[in-house]
Amino acid sequence: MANSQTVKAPVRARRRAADGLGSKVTLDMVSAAAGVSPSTVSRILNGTAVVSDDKRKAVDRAIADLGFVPNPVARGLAGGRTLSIGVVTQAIDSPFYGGALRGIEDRLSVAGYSPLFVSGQWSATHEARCIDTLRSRRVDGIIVLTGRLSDSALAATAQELPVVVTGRTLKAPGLYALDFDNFEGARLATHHLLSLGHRRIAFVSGDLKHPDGKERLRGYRSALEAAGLKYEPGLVMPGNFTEASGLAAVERLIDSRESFSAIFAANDQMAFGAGLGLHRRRMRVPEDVSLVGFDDLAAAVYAIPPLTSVHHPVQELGQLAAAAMLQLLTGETPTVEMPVPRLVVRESSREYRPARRR
Amino acid sequence: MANSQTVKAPVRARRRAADGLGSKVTLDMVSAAAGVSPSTVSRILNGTAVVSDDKRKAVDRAIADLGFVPNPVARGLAGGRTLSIGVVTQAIDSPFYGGALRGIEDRLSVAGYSPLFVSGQWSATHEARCIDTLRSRRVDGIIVLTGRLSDSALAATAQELPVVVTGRTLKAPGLYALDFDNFEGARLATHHLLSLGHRRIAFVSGDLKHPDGKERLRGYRSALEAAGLKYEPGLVMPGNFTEASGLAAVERLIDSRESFSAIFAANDQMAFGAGLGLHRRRMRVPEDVSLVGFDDLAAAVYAIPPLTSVHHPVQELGQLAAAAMLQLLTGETPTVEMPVPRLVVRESSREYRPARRR
DNA sequence: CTGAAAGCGCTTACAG
DNA sequence: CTGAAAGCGCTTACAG
Repeated sequence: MANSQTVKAPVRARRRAADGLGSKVTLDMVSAAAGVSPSTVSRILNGTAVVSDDKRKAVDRAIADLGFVPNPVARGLAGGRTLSIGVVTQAIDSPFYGGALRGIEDRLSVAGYSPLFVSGQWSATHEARCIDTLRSRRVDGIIVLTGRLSDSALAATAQELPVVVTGRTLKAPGLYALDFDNFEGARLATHHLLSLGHRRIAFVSGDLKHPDGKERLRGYRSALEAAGLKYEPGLVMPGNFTEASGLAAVERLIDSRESFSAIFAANDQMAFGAGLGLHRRRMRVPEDVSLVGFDDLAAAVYAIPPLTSVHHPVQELGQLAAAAMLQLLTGETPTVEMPVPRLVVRESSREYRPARRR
Repeated sequence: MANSQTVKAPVRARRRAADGLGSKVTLDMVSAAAGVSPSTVSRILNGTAVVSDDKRKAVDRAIADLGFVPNPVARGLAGGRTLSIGVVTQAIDSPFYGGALRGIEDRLSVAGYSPLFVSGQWSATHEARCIDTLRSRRVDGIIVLTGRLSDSALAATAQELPVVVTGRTLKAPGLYALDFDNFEGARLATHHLLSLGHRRIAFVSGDLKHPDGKERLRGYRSALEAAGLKYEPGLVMPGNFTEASGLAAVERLIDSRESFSAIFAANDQMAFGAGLGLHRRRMRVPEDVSLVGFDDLAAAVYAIPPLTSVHHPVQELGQLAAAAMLQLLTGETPTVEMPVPRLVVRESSREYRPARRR
């Protein structure tokens, strides 16, 4: 584990900036310039005690004059906080999580915190290692975006430092869970197709071991039942949230000769794959088949045709997760909550018309 | 600038892990257990001096027994290195840069380094601030992905710490530039269309203030000239690398009543927008118009129809940039180089056939 | 090859 | 309200 790097002696001969641009100005220099003790400077910096007005002014001036910026590394060592928050995501290049990372970065940076992103690669083992890395870097808290880690593992790390987790419901001390109503989203999407007159609606499911996958399937079933239709397993094709699985699912569906006039895919990536599958089999969207996705990725707007999808506010999710973390850090109980799902209707879904082809 | 956060007293009462799982084991404890001085442990950890075999063994055992993992924060303060590398990207949620971030993370992590990502938001001012943040966090080096920063600004920071920059050619001490042959890529794409018999090839350009944008235009022109065709400004529509600009460009193109049988877009995102534009105007790809993109994003494979594109190995770019940084850090002169461009032919381009429609 | 000591730049009880 | 002092966990000249 503790692999000693093979990196040779670092280049340290580098010229030390002679400019006054910060970096090398220390708190001691500030305290000297202001004629107060380092403790006082520190207290002003951290708002950690009341300080007389004249000293405060002197310090503020000295800080401005010298262009002092506190060294987070030293702060981390001395104070136990690093002003950095670990973020474990599945893949940093995921079109879905990307937006969340963006939201986290935005919210955190205004509070003076920096995110430290690590990729869990969809594996619990990997995620556990990520958490070790983050802890060794002494992050002040950890945000886990829909991890594979068990609830108990999460609760355990929440005993050490604040944890915010998205994509699941879970209560534990020091931990805040932020969940999106996947059930309702899927219900909305299915209901939309039903209200357009579709009766045979295929469902390309996500990974059913994944809570999002399960909930979205449940939403689909619920809408069907509410409309008095029975659930037909033959119309449900399992996928794993990737484009490739969406494509494969549609091919299996068509090969099964099951009749259908609409497809609801449990996420946009699978919907894109499904769209290609239909295109390859010469079925037009929406003329022959209506198609609805879930997540409303940026790419949905430019799909051909533009994809009807359940809007999942990922960027906002990121911001809220960061906000919750900030609250946890100050000892407050987070109050943030996810917005409710809404459907964005575009051009991939339309009224049911009896097929002109089988 | 140095905004004192309004964060109140942090929760520090948190239970300190009583488990043996590392985190709280210090180098001193290791040295005590192994019966050597802390200096010796440090030297073994850093390979910074030759140590007798028996001491080394004792220390290795103690490290393993105690599950010691060095605290990077302390290392950062004491040694001046933090084992973290700053990465300034434009947008962490960009489909293009995402892959590069992934590559950087992969390569860095095997060397024990962590990336610290910050988003430059396509603005030089913002990027400058990012660099300040990174330096205040004492990163050991900075990787800049195609920034807006001037060459001289980059060269200046390279005097302070190692810099690797992608997407431009530039020589300066302490700096390594890694560039992709955008000219050749664009030439390849255009040549592909020419070899299919297309003669009137429209070009949706990227931002022409951006080096990539300029080079890709140059490649397009060069291929045209090599084929004995003259460059027609009326066939060139400016875009800015976004889907929306690709869509708008195609609409302007069609409205201009200029005839064309193929479109080459300077990146995939614009090609996607262009594809939608054609679809809206009832022009089919590739039956009526051939379409070629640049970058070969993951999404190109699932576009409708799958998009012919110049492959830009972004993930590899990230890995190479990280590798170069690692070399710089050890005082070596980086030797890595980008692979040459190659075209991936899919279904959006085909032989020219005289139009059946205007 | 190996220690003792000083120091990296802050923060935080502890005493006023 | 404010200092002096110790300490966070390491690294690195400085002397053997």
